[in-house]
Amino acid sequence: MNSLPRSFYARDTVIVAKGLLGKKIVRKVGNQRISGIITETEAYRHKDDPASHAYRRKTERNKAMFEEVGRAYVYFTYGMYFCFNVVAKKPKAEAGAVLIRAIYPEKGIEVMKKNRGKTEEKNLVNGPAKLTQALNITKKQYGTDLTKDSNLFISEGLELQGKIMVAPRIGIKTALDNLWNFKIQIN
DNA sequence: CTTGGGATGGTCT
DNA sequence: GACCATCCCAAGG
Repeated sequence: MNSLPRSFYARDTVIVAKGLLGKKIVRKVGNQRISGIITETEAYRHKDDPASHAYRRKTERNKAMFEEVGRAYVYFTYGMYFCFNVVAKKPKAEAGAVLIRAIYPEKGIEVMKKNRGKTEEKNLVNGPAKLTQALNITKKQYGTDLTKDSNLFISEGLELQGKIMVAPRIGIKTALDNLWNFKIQIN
């Protein structure tokens, strides 16, 4: 399965957030292969988006959001969790990224359970920090090029069927009128 | 099923 | 020193 090209990510962050729904995340650790279909995303932009990490300025933490599209922006939060984003922005924008909030597990479900330390399938990868645990994504993956077939990349997945559900982004207090949380239902 | 509080530490002011 | 783009568990309906 081919990885998505760089040009896929060189569009407005909100468009890419919707576009990533149904795409496939592939993760290889040792000889294990884990994959899942993206089912929930959020767009975070730049100066027009007070909720974004990139709102104020480029820092050591958020610098990936200002750099090459199609790479991973991973951040550490709440003292114990990582969240996984894909850098995406139109060429004229300075910064932007799409937070991957949930996936539908496909391959390597047993490995995911082991990585999570939980076995309940319903709660395996239905949250941004849950899926990074399941896929063993940490700060080590900061800046990983997701357009190259490596240990972590994104490829074509499913044809979308059904509607994209739209909502305010989760866990933020500002810019609640930007409906930049996108979700699909699988089965 | 829903709700509330605790865990836990990097990052920014 | 406050704030988190979160998760989990225990308690209540």
